[in-house]
Amino acid sequence: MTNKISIKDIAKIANVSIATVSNVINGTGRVSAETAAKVKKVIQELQFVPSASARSLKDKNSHLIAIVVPFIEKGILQDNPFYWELVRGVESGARNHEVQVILLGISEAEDFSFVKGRHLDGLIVVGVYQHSEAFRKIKSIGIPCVFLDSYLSDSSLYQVELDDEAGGYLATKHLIGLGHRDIAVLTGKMEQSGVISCRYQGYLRALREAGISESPDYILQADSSVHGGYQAAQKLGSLADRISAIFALSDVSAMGLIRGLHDLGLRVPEDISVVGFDDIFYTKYMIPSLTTIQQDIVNKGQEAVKMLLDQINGTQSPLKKAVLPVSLVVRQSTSAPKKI
Amino acid sequence: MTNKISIKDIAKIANVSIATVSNVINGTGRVSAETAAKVKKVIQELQFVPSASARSLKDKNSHLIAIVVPFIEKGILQDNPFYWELVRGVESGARNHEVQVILLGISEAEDFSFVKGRHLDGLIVVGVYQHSEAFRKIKSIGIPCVFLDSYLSDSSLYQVELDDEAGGYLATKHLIGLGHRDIAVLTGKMEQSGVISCRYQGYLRALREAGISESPDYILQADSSVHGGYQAAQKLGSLADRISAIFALSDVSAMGLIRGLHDLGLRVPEDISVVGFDDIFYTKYMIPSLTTIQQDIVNKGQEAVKMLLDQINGTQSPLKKAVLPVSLVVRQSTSAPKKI
DNA sequence: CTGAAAGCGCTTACAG
DNA sequence: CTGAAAGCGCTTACAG
Repeated sequence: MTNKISIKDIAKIANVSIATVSNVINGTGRVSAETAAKVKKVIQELQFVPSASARSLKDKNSHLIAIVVPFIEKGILQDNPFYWELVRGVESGARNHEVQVILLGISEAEDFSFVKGRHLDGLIVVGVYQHSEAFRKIKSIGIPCVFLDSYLSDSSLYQVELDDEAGGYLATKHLIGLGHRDIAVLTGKMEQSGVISCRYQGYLRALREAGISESPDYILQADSSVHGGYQAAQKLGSLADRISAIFALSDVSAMGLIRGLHDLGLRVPEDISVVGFDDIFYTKYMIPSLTTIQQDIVNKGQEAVKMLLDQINGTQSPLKKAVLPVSLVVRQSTSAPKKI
Repeated sequence: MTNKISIKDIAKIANVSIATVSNVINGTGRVSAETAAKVKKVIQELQFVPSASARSLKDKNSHLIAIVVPFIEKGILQDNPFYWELVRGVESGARNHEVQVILLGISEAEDFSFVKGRHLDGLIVVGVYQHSEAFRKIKSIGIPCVFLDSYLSDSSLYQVELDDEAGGYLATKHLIGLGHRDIAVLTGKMEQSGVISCRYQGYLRALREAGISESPDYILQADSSVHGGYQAAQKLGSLADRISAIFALSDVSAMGLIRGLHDLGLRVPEDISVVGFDDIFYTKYMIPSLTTIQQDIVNKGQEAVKMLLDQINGTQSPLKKAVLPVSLVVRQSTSAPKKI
């Protein structure tokens, strides 16, 4: 019913060989303008679209890439809207190059066999860890990859990341500049993620620079999620009296944190200042609006596609690593600490 | 480098024909346990994965579906996290059936040629309108489709939607029950979307039931986005004094609206109550937390995949339309109106 | 139970 | 400039 027509039908109707039809479609070989026009007309009339599977069977490339995103838990992708912005960027980048994007959530058990089976042209991999099983498997597939936010030490890998350290530094310096000295940091699982630990390093650098010594008990650890942020507030306990600011290493956790503080009767920023990280879509409209480190997530996705396609097409530039900039956006969730 | 090995190599090593290898892989035909074991062993050792393109070339099905989402504007998908939740649902539903999901953003200019080219097994289409060009084109492709939130009148189409009317009714009734009588409604573009207009119908029904007559000037129209909601508040003008509650037909617009009201010096819920719709991930943590109409978005995506796969595999049940339930979640953004 | 062969729809040398 | 033919990696009748 759908795609019954093939290159053969076109050839028959246009009175040429299938080779010629193929040449016309691909602009390859030498075809007279006249023949080309004739063939194109027939293609147009029959609304013929070449079979991607037949092509891919010959070419060995599929014009298909996948964006690989880690699962938060059994079979369900993270609910952080950050991923959606990234995916939007990838989609828009790919569509300009006639490449389609498969969305793939993975667990550690993923075997990636379908990547081979489908002859995927390449992979955009979000947030894998150096020592993870997933990373090992992905590398062993041997197809073009771009790693996002992954901080892999192997410099032969293509990577797109953010200047997370600078972001951590800027956020902390902002708080210090306002007069804060007792600044807690709300992190995700540190060991697992280069992103988190780089932001944390930036935090430490700002502290050092200001001559403030770090306190291990100022580290709050929780899931990078709204709920995680909320729980962190609940577990604050007596720490609440000793700190005047919290740097949350992601906006989603800052969002939950602020609500948690609110439920504790603590006002932001009057009692405690909060800085986030990412500048996701809603931060500007929160009450109070969130001071945060801004990154262009959509652009990050687009950049990753570009790098991947350059790699696939062999038009790659020598640089294998793109580090995207961050900036501080000051809003209402931060202010000078109360005088005590 | 990657997938050089084929069924032929397996056949050679296992000392059988390629037909036998194929039969072993697919569990078709009759193969002795012994041969099967031998072949399986070789497949295992060589980590052989059959070529999806070769299969699809024969079968005419690709085990590939697409989720089709409208663009908000030139080449960029909507930033509403609602879509992310939907996509997550679709991904998880598909992965259980060894089907991969392509993400496709479309504009009215989309020609869907790649759907034919790739032999997609089916499409999950989100939010198209009865009279749109996109809908016409999609129908003409002639492949299995499930339409989400589309309110298409053609009853031969498979559709998954929400009981939007009931949601609108519940939300409004809740406000009326609190004592509100002057209830504005914040809508998206009415004519374009069945979803919006059904929610609005529910609003009207609740008003009628309570003997409250509708006022045309209580309709606030804005983009279904955070920014749209914010703008709506800015344009409120003198209306602010005449109403005591606003029913926003989406959470994102409610989120912007509340911020907008805040900037106007209006408190929620003390001065104006606000109800949202969708119950997206953050509503519970907002300050004030948002009273809203809850739907299970992830489940909606899963439901759509299930219906699509049933249709593709011919195991479809007679019902072509699934209407998912809604419920009211009362939180802090609504209260009784002030006595005047 | 097993294999030889045709064919899915393309592309790509290779002749002419 | 154009066409005949091989081959990509599978599946599927059809023999045996």
